[in-house]
Amino acid sequence: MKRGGNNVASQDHPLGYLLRQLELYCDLPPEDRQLVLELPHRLRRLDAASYLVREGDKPTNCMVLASGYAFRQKVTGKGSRQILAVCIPGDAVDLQNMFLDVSDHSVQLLTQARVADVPREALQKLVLSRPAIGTAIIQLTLVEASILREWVVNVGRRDARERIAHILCEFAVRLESRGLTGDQGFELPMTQEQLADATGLTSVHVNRVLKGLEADGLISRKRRHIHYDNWRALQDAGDFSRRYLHISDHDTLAQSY
Amino acid sequence: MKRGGNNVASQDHPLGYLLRQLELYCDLPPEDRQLVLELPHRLRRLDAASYLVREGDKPTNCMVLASGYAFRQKVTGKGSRQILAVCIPGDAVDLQNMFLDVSDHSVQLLTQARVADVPREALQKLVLSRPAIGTAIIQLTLVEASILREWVVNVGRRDARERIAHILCEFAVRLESRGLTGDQGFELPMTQEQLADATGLTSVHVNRVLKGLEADGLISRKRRHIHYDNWRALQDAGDFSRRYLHISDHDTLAQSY
DNA sequence: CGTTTAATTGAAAGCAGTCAAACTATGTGG
DNA sequence: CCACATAGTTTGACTGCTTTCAATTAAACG
Repeated sequence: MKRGGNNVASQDHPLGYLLRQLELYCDLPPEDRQLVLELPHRLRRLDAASYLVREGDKPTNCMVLASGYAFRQKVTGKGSRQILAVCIPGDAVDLQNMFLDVSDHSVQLLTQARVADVPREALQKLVLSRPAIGTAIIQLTLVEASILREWVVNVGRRDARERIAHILCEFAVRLESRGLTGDQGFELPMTQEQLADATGLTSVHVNRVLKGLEADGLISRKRRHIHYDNWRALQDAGDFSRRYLHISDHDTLAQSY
Repeated sequence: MKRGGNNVASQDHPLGYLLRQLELYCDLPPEDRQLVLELPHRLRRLDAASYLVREGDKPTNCMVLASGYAFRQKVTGKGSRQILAVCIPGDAVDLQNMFLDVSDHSVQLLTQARVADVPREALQKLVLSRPAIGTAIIQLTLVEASILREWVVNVGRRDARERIAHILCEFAVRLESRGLTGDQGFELPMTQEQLADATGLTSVHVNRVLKGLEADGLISRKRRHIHYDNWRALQDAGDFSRRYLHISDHDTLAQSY
C-alpha cells in the first residue's frame, strides 16, 4: 500500500508536498499527478511572522507552503487572538479563498518559509475539470473542517491539561503522517503564547500545564522540542483519538509507540 | 440582483431549499437547477432527537433537511457534549460524508423533521461533472468551515455573555437569509442546555446570561421565542460581524434593524 | 392531573486569569 | 568577549468568572 512514485518529487518540487497530501486521501491517475506538478506557480521566500493572507483580502492566488509553518487566526473586538489551525509544510493555505471572494481570517507565518503562489483560476480549473483532483481537494477541505470541529470540542469541553495534551498529540500525528517528526518527538514551532491562543488559554497557564505534563512523565522538553516519554498516556491525557484526522493507519507510524 | 425563478420550488419540492441555498453563493444555469431538483431521493419524516448520522458510520446517503432543525455534536471521553453546528431547513447534513468514508461526528435532530436521502454517488457525480454545482457545493462547504472557525473564536476567546449574544446573532442572520424569521425575532429550537453545549458553558450559566441580556433590554423571550429589542446592541454585545457567514447583503434584511 | 422535562435561583468551590516580577536564552554592537 | 537589549519562559500571589451542587418553580405531556 505504498504511495510510491512521487516521493522524489516531494523533496524537490515546491508542489511535491501538496501532491503527496492530495494522494493521502485518494490515488490520482498519473496524468493528474503531472497536471498538479505543472501548475503555474511563483516561489517566494518569506520571513517569520509575515502575513500570507489578511482577513478581508480578496486573494487571487492559492498559496502552498513548500516549507515552513503558519497559522490561521482571528482577532476579537477586544483584541484577543484565537489561532484556528496550524499549517505544516505541504498545506494549501487558502483553499478557502479559492472559491470564496473575501477571506474571513488571516494567515501568518510561524517560521521562515517558502511559499508557492498558484493562480486561483489555474487550480480552480483543475479541481472542476479533473474528478480525481476535485475529489482530493474536497477531501482536504473536509478534513480541515473535521479538525476544526475537534478544536471546537477541545476549546469548548476540555480542561487546560486535556487541551494541551490533545494539541500535542494532533501535531505529532499530523507531522508524522508527512514524515516530519524525529524520534518520538518533534520541533514545536510555536511559543507558549501562541499555544495559548490556539487552546483558548493564557500563556501563563500553558506554562504551568506543560510543566505539569513534564512532571508527570508524559513529555520532556528542550527548548521548543517536545519528546513524548509516554505516548499512550499523553493520548489519554488529551482524550485524543486520531479518527478525526482521517489518516489511514498505514500512512503513519505513530500508533506503534 | 434577485435570485428569482425557483422560489416556487423552494416551498414544495424537498430539494427546493437545497437549491436555493446553492444559489446563495453562485448562480446555476437552468439545466443544473433541473439536475439538482431531479436528484433521486427518498423522503422520511423523523421524530425529534432521532440520529441522522452517528460518529463512525459509513454513510451511503447525503441527507438534506427539507424541514426541521438538527445539530452536529461530539462527545468527549469524560462524557460531556459539544455541539458543533446547528443545521437549519435546506442544509445538506453530510457533505462531509459525501467524500469521506467514515463520519467523524454525529448529527441529531432538534425537532421533528422531513429528511431527503440522496444517494451519495448521485450527488458526487453531479458535483464532479457540473462545474457550477461543484463550485456551489464547495462554497457551501467552505462557508461551513468559516462558521466553525468563528465558533472556535467564540468558545476560545469570548466570555459567556459574548458567546450567547454571538450565537443568537448568528441564528438571526442565518435564518433571515432563508426567510425563516418572524418580525425581529425567531423561534430558537434549542433548550438552554443545548445552547450551553454549543457555547462551551453550563446550562445554569446560560440561564443567567440570558436573563442578563433580557434585563439589559437587548432581547426579550417568551418560551423559546427570541425577540431582539435592540439588534445593534446585541451585535455589539456578541462582537458579531456577519462577514464570516459570506452572505451577500441583498440576501437578507437583517441589517435593516 | 400527575409526571417528566426544562428553567430558575442561591450558595460555595475551583480552575484559570490577571498582575507583577524574576529568570533564561538569544542576539547585537562596541 | 562582554554589556546590553529583546523575546520568551517561569513563578507567586491574588482575583474572578464559571462551575458545581442542590433545591425550587414552571411548562409540557400523556
